[in-house]
Order: sequence, then C-alpha cells, then structure tokens
Amino acid sequence: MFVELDLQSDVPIYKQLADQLIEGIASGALTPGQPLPSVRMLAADLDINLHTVNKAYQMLKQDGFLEIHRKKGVIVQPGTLPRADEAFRERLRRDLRPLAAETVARGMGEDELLELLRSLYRSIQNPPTDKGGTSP
Amino acid sequence: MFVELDLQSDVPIYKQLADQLIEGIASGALTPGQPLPSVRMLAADLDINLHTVNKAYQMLKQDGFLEIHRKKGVIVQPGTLPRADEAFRERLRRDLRPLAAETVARGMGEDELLELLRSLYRSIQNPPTDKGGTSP
DNA sequence: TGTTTGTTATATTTATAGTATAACAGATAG
DNA sequence: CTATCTGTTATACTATAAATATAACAAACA
Repeated sequence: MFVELDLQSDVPIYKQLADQLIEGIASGALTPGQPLPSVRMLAADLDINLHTVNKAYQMLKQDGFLEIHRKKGVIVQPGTLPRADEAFRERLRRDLRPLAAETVARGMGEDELLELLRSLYRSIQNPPTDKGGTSP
Repeated sequence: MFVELDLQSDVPIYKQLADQLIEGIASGALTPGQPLPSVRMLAADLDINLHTVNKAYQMLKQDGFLEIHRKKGVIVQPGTLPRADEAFRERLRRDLRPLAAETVARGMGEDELLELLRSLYRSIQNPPTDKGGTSP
C-alpha cells in the first residue's frame, strides 16, 4: 500500500488515510471496483488501530467513494463517483478562504497562488511516478 | 468589530478569530498600526473567554501580523507584514493538496477550481462591502 | 494612586483521537 | 456443517486539544 502516515502531524491519522485514498482514486492508482485491504489487514500493515482505519473507510463510504460489503470487504466505488455538487463547492470555498486570505495578507500574487494550485491539480491527475500511463 | 463566530462549527473559535483578523488585514479593513480591542474587551464583545482571544492574538503575534505592548495593547503590524516565504508555500501546498485531490476525484475541472480560487482571492483583496475604497 | 494592559498560573469541563478488547452476524471456502 | 474472515457494534481507557473560570502579577499610564 502506498499510504504513508505521519504520526507526529497535527492532522488526524484517519484523515491522512482518507485523504490519501481519495488522492489514490483521483490519480487512478485506485480503480473503480478495486478491492482494498480489510480494516484488520490495513491496520496491521500501518501499525495503527482497527478502528482508526474503519473510521476512514466509513467516511469515504458515507461520501460515496467506497462500497462496503460483508465478507467481500471494501472496494472502490464501481459505479459513478460522487459529483462536485454545490455542497462540495461550498465546503471548498470555506476551506480555501483562510488560505486565500493569508496569501493576500503576505503579499503573494494571485498568479503565483493559482499556478501553485494548478501545479498541484495536475500532479495529482497525472502523477509523476507513472511514466506513460494506461489511459492514452 | 466585524468578527462573526460560529460556535457550532468544527473549526476552533480561536482559529476562526485569527482567520478573520488576517482577512481583515488582507482586505485593508485593518490597517498597519491600527489598535485592536484588548483581550478582555473583545472577549466580552464576542461573549467568549479571555484566553480564547489571547490564543488568537498570540498566534498572530508569533506570525508577525500583530505587535503587542504592555498597556498600549494590541496593534496591527505597523512595519512590514510577514512575507510569503518558502515555509508558507510549503504549508500552502500541504493544505491545498487534499482539496485538489478531492476536486479531481469528483470530476471537477481544473478551470472551475482555479476560477473559484481566483474569485475568492479577489473578493478578499477588494471586498464587495467597500464601494469605492480609499486606495485610488 | 488607581486602573487597564498583557501575562501567567491553576483547575475544570467537554470533545476528539486513538487504542485495546471483546463479541456478533453475515458470507465464504473447505 | 464447520471454520474462518469480513464488517460492525459495544465498551472502556488514555491522551490531547479546546474552552471556560478565577485569580494574581507586573508594567504602563493618567
């Protein structure tokens, strides 16, 4: 598994995990229908508690990124992934706002900020580790 | 004071306060050298605890957005505001990454995301409440 | 001399994060 | 059927952060 946790970070472990799974889906490292490790297996692999993994899985299930079946285990959403609806856009604005504000306060230009985000967006959509890819 | 707190939010009060003060500096609503309410006054005004206000003030002092003197009280940084150094850019990337990832995963286009951030940036730099402004 | 300032120090309450066990019920392979 | 693995639920515990409540101190100022 490509997940890497920072136990010293102020970001909760379950959120780090959920974030990286979403990034995996975004990048194509995790494909629709692909099975994920069981909560016990992944917990053992990452050397964290079963419930911490389960919390991340439950969040992603709630958001529609995962499907969870008995015994079949956890799989990446095989159907249509959750859309960027207005609720998501609202959350996006709420989270981006303080970042944009401090950027302005520190005199960082609009262009540089946008370029930084653009660079992030593209590196996720087309990760540098995958040379070539299967899409084209 | 233009500060509005959401006590039901999962965002800590002291962070909401710090964020809005930074936005005030970014928008020009708070000008360099301008005095801020004392920790006791603002706490009473917002109906929160003295220490919660103090925590926000201390963070902003630590970052260089505020100066704090005995008896003179708290003032907006009269000298040069903190710069957007590499440490800030790193923090920016770290915070933007999960947002960009979920945006990709939800199939929201790069253009729309960038436009959303651009809109936020500009509305902060030139707030809609101030018709005309003193700058020009 | 008072009064207000930031500051420091405790203490308490509340909520979240993370861990540790244990047990339950559904699904599957043998 | 039986054993095993699955998610799931429940409970308990520790640790930490957030927020509040008082109290007191020292510096600055009118």
